[in-house]
Amino acid sequence: MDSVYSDIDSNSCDFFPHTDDEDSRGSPLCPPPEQLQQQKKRRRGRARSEATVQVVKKNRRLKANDRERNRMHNLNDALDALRGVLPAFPDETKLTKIETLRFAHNYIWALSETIRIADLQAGKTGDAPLLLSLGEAPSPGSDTCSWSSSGSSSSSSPAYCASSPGSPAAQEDYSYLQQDALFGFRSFVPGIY
DNA sequence: TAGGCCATCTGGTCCT
DNA sequence: AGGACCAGATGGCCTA
Repeated sequence: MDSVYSDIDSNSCDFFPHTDDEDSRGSPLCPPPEQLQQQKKRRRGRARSEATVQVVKKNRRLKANDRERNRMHNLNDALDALRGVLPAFPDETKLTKIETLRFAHNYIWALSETIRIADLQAGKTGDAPLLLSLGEAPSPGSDTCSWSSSGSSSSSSPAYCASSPGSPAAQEDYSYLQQDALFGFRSFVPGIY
């Protein structure tokens, strides 16, 4: 990408004196020896200190760019990890970032509903509730959607569960929950977006 | 070719 | 002061 630094980089020895950040292998930030001598002569000059300020600013900016790049790479790594634990689509198309987040949101909700309904059925039959065996983990879909940004307090689908049926809890067969979360995401549910 | 997605740069703000 | 985080801007790539 072209940036304001494209021009700077092309003749950066006018702009960047050698700093501790740079090694000695011909870095573009390394000025020629003559320039270093001139800089020594002008050490007390006002122009040089202004230039130095600019250099410091630019170096800070470059370092900040680097950190930001790494930060975004870490974020993308986390997204990839999230994609890795989500069910894969049959066509193996990679989920976009927003799709990954929303799919994960719906997937968690669907699993929560699965647990909740299983508990309900266990209650009928007298079996041990599944949630107890799982350590009473809070299930987002089981009580509210307050974990979503919408702050909805209904027991229906969370904010990004537009793909889910209107009243999933009323459905006895909950296998559709997973099916919807897993496979209906892209093709059947444009409302997810 | 328009639109979607993405990577990167950038400046502002907040936190340590 | 410096780093983390965030959102806007920009340009490249890809696809319908």
